[in-house]
Amino acid sequence: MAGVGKTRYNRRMNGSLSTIRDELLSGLNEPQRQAVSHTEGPLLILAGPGSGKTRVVTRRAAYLAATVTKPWHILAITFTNKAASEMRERIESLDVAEGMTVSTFHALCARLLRRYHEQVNLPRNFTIFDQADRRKVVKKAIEACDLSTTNWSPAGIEPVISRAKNELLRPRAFAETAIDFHSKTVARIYEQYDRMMRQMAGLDFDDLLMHIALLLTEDTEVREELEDRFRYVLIDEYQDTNAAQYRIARRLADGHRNICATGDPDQSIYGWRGADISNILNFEKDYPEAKVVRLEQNYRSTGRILSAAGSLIGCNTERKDKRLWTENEPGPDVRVIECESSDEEADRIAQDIGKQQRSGLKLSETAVLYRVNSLSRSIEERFIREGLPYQIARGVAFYNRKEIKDVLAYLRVLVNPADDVSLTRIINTPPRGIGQTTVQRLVASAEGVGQSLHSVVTGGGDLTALGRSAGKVGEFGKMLVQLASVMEQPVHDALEYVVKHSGLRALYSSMDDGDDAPINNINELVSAAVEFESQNEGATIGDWLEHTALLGDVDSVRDDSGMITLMTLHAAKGLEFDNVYIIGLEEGLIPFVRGHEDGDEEEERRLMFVGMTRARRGLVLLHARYRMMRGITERTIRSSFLDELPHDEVQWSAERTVVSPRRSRSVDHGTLPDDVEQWEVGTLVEHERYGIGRIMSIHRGHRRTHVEVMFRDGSRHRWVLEFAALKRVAFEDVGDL
DNA sequence: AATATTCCCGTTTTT
DNA sequence: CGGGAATATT
Repeated sequence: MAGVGKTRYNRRMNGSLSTIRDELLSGLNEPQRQAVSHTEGPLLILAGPGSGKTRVVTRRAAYLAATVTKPWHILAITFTNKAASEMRERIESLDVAEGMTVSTFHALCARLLRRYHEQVNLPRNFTIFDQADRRKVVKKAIEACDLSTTNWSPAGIEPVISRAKNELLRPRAFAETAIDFHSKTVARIYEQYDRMMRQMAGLDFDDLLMHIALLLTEDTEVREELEDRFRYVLIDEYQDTNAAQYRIARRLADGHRNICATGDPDQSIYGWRGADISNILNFEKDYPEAKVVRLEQNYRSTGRILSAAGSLIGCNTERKDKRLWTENEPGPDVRVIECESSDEEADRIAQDIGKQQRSGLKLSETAVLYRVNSLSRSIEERFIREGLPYQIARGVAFYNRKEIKDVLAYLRVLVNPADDVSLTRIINTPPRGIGQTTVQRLVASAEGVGQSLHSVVTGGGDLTALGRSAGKVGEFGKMLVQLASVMEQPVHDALEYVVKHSGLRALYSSMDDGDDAPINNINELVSAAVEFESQNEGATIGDWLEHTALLGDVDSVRDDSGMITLMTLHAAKGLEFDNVYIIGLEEGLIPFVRGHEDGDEEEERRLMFVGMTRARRGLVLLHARYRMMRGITERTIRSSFLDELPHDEVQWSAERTVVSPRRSRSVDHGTLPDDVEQWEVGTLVEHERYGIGRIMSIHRGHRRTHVEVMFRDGSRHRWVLEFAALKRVAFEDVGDL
């Protein structure tokens, strides 16, 4: 929560009100001005990319605070923490509205649930379970229902439960909607999952939203309290709200109707996770008295970038027509580059950056965007080789590392002893001789008495049934009790103490000292805690855990880093760069399709639109003729989206460049047998270990050939042919089969 | 109980 | 291809 500091507000109030007003309205175009000066009643700001939305929103917040209300009555909700802190900074720099609440939906809900935990029947010290934790609990729930986790895969059930929660269906309500066998079974699992999560005082991301949405619906007292606290509500990126978020927004504004939604239907890219574009399309139906402002002048991009992006998005059929325009210069052509492979793609980008660097390109103003994270690999390799500094938007990945999760699991158990998932994780980490049979017995005994594992381990109860492990479990319990003594200390001290006395420091210090050695990451974690404390005075361990749980990938990108930024198209929403490279413009990738059913092509087009409009001056789109996906190199088809660009404003380059000379590829080639063309399904081969076998399938890629061989003993093996120790044998050499 | 090995799976985007 | 889980080994 943003601290309510001593306001510069008062000082500013000395200036006359009309002066402040004039200042806040200065330098704005007409629609922007209208949006800023609209105070009472619903307001919809339809803001195209680069149309100065953030500027309008921050000015308007300041305007509200200066004219009709106090900053603490203003609530602004964003999608990422990064957007929230940027907005907070920009508002505060206007010197008028310090003390506003600026938060993400999830962080806001978490905070409210701490306050209203009793109303939703939760302990105050609940902890937030990330997707991995949730996966584990879902799996346990499936097992507890006596179902096989192969027939009912956790990965398959999880999204169903998630969707139910987004639709605000508690287990019972969901069960009522279940009519067929499959959904009835899922309902049972959901119910079981819910029971287990409650027992562990755990909330998943969807719970945060669902509980607040339902609380606001069902508890009039709470709703009125919040309506009075938050008299002006602003929801950013409204086109990406899901049903739960929509409900929250509506309920918060029920009384006063001072709701301002900003967004752009053309940038709705989260349909797959339940976002409902009709929330923004129906805003005027929900609030018939709403004022609607359209921001269509673009201040960000060159004319050519804008017309290319506009031409693309114009191909969407389900769309409110909207025309973006700019007074900016046309700028250089948008470029499309055809490459041979992902390596060449990376090569071209590196070359291009190198060339432009000489004419003053700033690395921190350069981004490489892609549809799926796995595409970053070849770019990274290339940048490392070239010594080009880069950062990847992957904040979450850090917190997913084993050693980090281990440390956090200790803290989580201290904050919330009921958290069996975390306790199971740490009970034998570092190894202390408590194996899985012992853990199973502990679980059974905990279930027997309806207690948490923690209370069984620390309760001083009878552990003799565990045999020789009893002592070790007892010691572990004592250690937990001892660690709990640090709870009141500053977060980083507590953290250091826990790392040391849990034995994790010793465990990880002994490991190899590479660049990302576990111990370095742990140290980095401590630094992160120090930084968090410096920004949030008096923060508790619980606060910090909440913060880490709600971090997103984008939150890790720094603006002033002097590094190229690599990230997914999704993560790039809301950001801008001088130069943008988008890679992998190939059918199946952009637009993305998985399996056989078609994806949502219009949403894919919007995603591409978002990516293109991130660029201010330079936009380069690349595709490779061959690309390796999950181990197999395949011929690609270039994206149909490229055909939707205006031909005369795009520079097409199909020239083949020689891959740069110092990169000899012969090393990775392996030794290809001369007659490899003659190897085919049915060819007999010999392997020194498995003997004689027959090729069952062969897959010829661009520079790798994959074979699957079945041997006489019935075993089947797959190899990359170039690296496999296979010899071709003639039929007559084999003898009798 | 700890470690080494194989196998098998899924293949998007994220708060 | 790559990670995690099941399985084999010591």
